[in-house]
Amino acid sequence: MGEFINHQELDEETLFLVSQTFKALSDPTRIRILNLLFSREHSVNEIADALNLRQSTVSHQLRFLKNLRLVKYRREGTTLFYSYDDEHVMDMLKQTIEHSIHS
Amino acid sequence: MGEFINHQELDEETLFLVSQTFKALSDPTRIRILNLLFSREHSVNEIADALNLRQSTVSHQLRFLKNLRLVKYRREGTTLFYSYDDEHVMDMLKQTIEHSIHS
DNA sequence: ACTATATATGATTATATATTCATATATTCA
DNA sequence: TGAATATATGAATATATAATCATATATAGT
Repeated sequence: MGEFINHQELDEETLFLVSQTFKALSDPTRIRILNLLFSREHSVNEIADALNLRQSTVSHQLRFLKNLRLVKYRREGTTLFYSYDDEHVMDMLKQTIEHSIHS
Repeated sequence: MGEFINHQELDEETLFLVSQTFKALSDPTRIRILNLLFSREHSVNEIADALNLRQSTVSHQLRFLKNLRLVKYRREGTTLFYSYDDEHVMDMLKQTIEHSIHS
C-alpha cells in the first residue's frame, strides 16, 4: 500500500452532488438571488422587484435552490420569506465574488 | 451613510466571471478531469484513457478550462502535459467533494 | 519530404436549461 | 363563501451545452 494520498475516481453519486452544487452557482440569475440573500431574508416578490425578474422566474429558481437545500423559507400569511440555508455554499460564493472583483 | 455592509448588486462583468467559474465546475466530465489533475500533470491521451473519454471530448473540455485559466500546459515533443492553474478553484473543488462525500 | 503520433478544430446532433405565459393553488380577511 | 394577494406549477419555446465524427494541424524522427 502506498504512503501517498491517491485521489480516487469519484463515484457517481458524489460526482452528481458536486456538479449539482456548482450548477446552482453557475447561473447569473441564481447568483443574483443568493447575493441578495446575503443581507437578509426576502419574499419572492421582493426578490423579483429588487432584481427586475418575473415572479415566475424567481419561483422556478427558488425551487431549484430549495431542492438542493441551498435556501429555506418561513411563511407569514401568504408571504414566503426565503433565506439561505447552506453556509458552505454561501462562503464559496462570497469568496469567488471577491476573487473575481479583484482580478 | 450606513454603518452596515450592504451587499451590492453585482456588475455584469463580475456576474459573468463568477458564473463561468462555477460553470466550469458544474459538469461531471470537467470535474473528473480536474480531479485527476489533483495528483499530477497528465497528457491529453492519458486523461482520455484514465477516464474512458474520447480524445476529442477531453481536448474540447481542456480548451474550456484553459480559457478560464483553470489549467495550463507544457509541451514535450508532440505531447502536451496539462496541470491545474488555479489554486482557489481547486480548493473549492476539493472542499465540495469532501463536503459531498460526508453528507 | 514522408510517416507516425499527439492534439486541436469545426460541424452536427442530442440534450439540458432558463424564461415566459397562462393558470392553478393557498392563505387571509371581509 | 367570495375577493384579494402571494406563490407555485405546467407547457412551450428559445438558447446553451456536451459529445461525437471527421478532419486539420503540429511536432519529431527517418
